[in-house]
Amino acid sequence: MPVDLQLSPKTKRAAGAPCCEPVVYPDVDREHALRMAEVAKALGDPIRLQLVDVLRRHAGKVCVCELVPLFDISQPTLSHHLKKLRDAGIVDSERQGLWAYYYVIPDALEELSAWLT
Amino acid sequence: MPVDLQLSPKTKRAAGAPCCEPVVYPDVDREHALRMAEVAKALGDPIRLQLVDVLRRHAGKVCVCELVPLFDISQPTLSHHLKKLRDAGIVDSERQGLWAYYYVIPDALEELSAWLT
DNA sequence: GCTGCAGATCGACGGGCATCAATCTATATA
DNA sequence: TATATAGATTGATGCCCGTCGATCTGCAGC
Repeated sequence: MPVDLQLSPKTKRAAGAPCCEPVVYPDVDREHALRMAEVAKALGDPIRLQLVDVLRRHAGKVCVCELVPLFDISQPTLSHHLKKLRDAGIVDSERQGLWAYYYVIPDALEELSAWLT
Repeated sequence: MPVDLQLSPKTKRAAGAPCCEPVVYPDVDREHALRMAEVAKALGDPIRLQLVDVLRRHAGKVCVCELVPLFDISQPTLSHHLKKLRDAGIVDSERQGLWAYYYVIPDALEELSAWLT
């Protein structure tokens, strides 16, 4: 780094330096940050992350009745997690008679994935 | 998908089918899910996400005094967010006299990034 | 030693989250 | 029409989160 970190605070401030490094700025604007943080937040629960994992690796749409026995939580709680994922725009569902089929929306994770890479 | 979704519930159950599809299971075990969810949760706030963005694109270590003016939050709140990121194992810090320099831990985001891809 | 500064910690407040049992809604079977 | 079932919704509970002002902790300069 160009600026000598050994200089004392007073000396650097007297020299016109803001404090330490030249200038730093965020590349991701607030809107993108909000959107990606929303997705990350939805994935910030181990059960929801595993849910997305199951749905992603399963090509088609998966019935809720198959998801319930996979996790050690009640059916209302699972329904709550699925709603969280739906609200975040990660998954969507389809009714088929009594059953509900969930699937991951294509490219829903792409923005976050691209930023992380 | 192999199973006909048009079959009635009773018919399918009578045929021995659990309900809809063969069998579905999670590929990510609970431990990996816990770890990745912890990272995702830490990124689940727009300010923290932008913080990581700044630190990541800045090769060296960035002084806190440069981060404060970038966001419209108080200094204690910023310090709180940095602690959250540190607790999640995403960033680390280094003291240099009065200043604290933060940086992203190499490969801290790799597991989540790889899973998302 | 005293003063000033950068950054971390504390305490409080308002709001959101994960979870459950109980209930409701809509569909299928009889 | 009446009954049974899958899944969503509701209400309650206990906990965590983001935010702030105030305070504390070290380091630097005098």
